[in-house]
Amino acid sequence: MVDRDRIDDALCELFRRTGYDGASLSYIADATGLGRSSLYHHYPGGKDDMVRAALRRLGPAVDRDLIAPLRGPGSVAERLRAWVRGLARFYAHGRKGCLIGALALGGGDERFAAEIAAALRAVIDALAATLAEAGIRRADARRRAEVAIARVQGALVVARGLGDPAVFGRAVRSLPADLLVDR
Amino acid sequence: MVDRDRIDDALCELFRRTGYDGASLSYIADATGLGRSSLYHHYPGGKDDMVRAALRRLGPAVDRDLIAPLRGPGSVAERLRAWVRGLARFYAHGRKGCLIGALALGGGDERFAAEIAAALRAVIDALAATLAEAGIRRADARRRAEVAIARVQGALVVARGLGDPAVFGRAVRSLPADLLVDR
DNA sequence: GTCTATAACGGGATAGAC
DNA sequence: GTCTATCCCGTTATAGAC
Repeated sequence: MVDRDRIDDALCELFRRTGYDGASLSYIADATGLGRSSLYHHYPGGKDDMVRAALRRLGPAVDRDLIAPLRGPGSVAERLRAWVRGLARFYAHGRKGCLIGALALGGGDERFAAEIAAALRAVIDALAATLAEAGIRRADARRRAEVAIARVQGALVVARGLGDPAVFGRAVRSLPADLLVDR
Repeated sequence: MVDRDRIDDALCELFRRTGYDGASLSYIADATGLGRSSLYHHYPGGKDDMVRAALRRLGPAVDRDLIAPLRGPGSVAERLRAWVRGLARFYAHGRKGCLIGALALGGGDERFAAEIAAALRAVIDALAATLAEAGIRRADARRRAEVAIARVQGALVVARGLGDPAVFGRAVRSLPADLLVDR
């Protein structure tokens, strides 16, 4: 009996690294240790199902690392610092990519558009709500949150592009202060 | 006689939208209006050559929109504002993607790693040099520039992911002020 | 330079035995 | 649940006539 979670973990790793188009069934078979038939036994819908399984599998980690810290106890500033630690954990300090980002840029078709938008909105909304608690007006909080998420996504792009994961840490470390700065 | 520049333009459009893996030769043939044989006549190295042609073709636009404004006359603040206008032009206000970003995230292989890193470094360096002119210490200027480019790249990711190009404008508008803020 | 045709390969997906 | 074998298709790439 196979361990679905471990397979889904492998799928996450792979898709985060290669995106949708970059992950051929050969790579998937290698990464999971499963043969083609086994893959289609577990994921009857094919690659599409595998991506959706990866998205589902990441859900709890997203909640734990990217959402929950924003709601935790403590001051807003403390929560933002905890959130940055969650980011570092989720993205392995810039060494792991973002599945949402990879799917958003990869391939022109709209297969996962709804999931992508929902995931982005979830974290933007959570961050905006936290900023609103600090007395920032709703519209401004939303805008700041949007820009912060862009910064995170872009940090991953630049880190990958330069082959230097440290870019990620430098880009997110000052997020708490930047998000709360007076204007 | 064909107009290479127009073909290269079409390649830029396509690769910026779909990345490397997402652009099949069928799409490329459609986008350029050329048949397979003609494509291989003009780009003997195949898709690889086409991407390199697209990168080359974007060079002047990069210089004009993303580099030159930083060196132009005027105060640093004025130049940064001109740079943001260049960004809006180059990325069509968030409606066009970034070829560098698409190549950085798309596919696991390292085919264009050198070109990607060089392109990112060029714009980061130019921006850092401008910030240094404003009296910001070299290391800090470099860090700010890196984060700013991440913000631009991420804005494109989020804009695409949310299906809302306006994200881009909101993310880059405040860059001049944010880059020069005292710390 | 472009056309038609096709080779050569890898992709996703399935069948059926075990 | 997994294996071997295979199918079918789209893909990249080439050949050769025009």
